[in-house]
Amino acid sequence: MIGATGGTPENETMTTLDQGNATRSRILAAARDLFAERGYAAVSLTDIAAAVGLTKTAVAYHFHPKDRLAAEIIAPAADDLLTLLGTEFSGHREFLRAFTAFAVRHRAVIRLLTEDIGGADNAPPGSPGEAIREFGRELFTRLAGPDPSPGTRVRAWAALAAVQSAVAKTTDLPPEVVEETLTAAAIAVFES
Amino acid sequence: MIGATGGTPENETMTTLDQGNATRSRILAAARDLFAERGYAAVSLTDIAAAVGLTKTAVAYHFHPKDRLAAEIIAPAADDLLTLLGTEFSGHREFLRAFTAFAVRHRAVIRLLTEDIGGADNAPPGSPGEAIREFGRELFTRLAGPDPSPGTRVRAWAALAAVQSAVAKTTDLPPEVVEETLTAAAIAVFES
DNA sequence: CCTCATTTTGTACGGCCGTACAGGACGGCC
DNA sequence: GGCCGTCCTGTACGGCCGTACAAAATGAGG
Repeated sequence: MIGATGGTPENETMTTLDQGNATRSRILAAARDLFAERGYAAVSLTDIAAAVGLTKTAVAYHFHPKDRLAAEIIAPAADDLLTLLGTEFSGHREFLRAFTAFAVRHRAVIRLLTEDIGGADNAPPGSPGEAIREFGRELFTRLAGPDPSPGTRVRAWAALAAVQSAVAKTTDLPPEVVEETLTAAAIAVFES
Repeated sequence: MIGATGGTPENETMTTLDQGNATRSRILAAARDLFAERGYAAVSLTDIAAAVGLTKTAVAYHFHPKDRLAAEIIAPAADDLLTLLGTEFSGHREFLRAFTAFAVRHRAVIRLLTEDIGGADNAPPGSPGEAIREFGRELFTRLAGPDPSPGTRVRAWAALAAVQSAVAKTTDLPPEVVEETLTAAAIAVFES
């Protein structure tokens, strides 16, 4: 291309093993945005590469299997979600409060977690990512309980979808406003 | 394959121009289910063909461009949605009532309409399908109005997503129950 | 019976995907 | 200065997609 430069030009004190690579972060950020916008499967390495001004092989160099990209983007949110699922709550209000807080905190990647993905398996066994499958279903069971009535089923799906989708569509608003509004909305749905 | 048979074996009185072809309907039904489950782009002609016991070329014969499949599946729902968007309502309650009724009526294909698709353009000009783009955005504007406040934005997205998603996840429940429950839920969200 | 339209198959093509591999540019370090 | 690791490029491969085309199977109607 034009200005192909090797090494680590940005930071003079970067050691050899430095993982804080700048382009790595840029790739991650671009990929995160593209995934959130179009979904995981609809974004190719070429798309990501074009967004950061590289070739697709350069992107592949940093994230050897493509799954790594998704895994690395999702990791912190997935950890958070796992702890959420492992916590006991006194009632559905507390659960919805916690879920909304989680959703707002990770609103940039929540779509990947709950829908989408569905094809990024084989994460390095041991790291989080193995259990990332049908997270939506688990959240539903957690909220609706076992053997829910038809009405409860509908309301549970509605509450979860409301939070999840609204959070993704309002990333430009301050998190506090979204969290407060959505917590009330989710509770209102489930108790309607 | 095994029992490859030509002609129209099912109905003895089918004329040559009969469009009520049985395999055509089977393909449509299978495609509708697969699309609803995995999304439009994630389903290949081979998948659909396997679901009905044919080869992909046989499917391609009936729906020359692949877009035709999506277009034909979506058409009635799209018409309904267009009339909904063209109707005046006395308030947000009436609008949400109408939207919920619409969503329940077409719950098998609603996912394709509001999300997904995004790539099936070039429908034969004149037929519905040209304007099928960003339908979700239009619904939002209709509910939230122009220049909505942050809170209204959040609640509008939440209400729409609640209806849309809950409807898709409860296709096994009787429509009346879903519609009644969801109408109340959607109004509760927007007024919370 | 023979012909014809319809349906299905098999094969083949170009395009894009993710990946593998070899080579080149650059800076750090001895 | 020479080596080495890191970063990026170019090229190439196999795989799956949607599509095009020729040919075979089948039933309807003269």
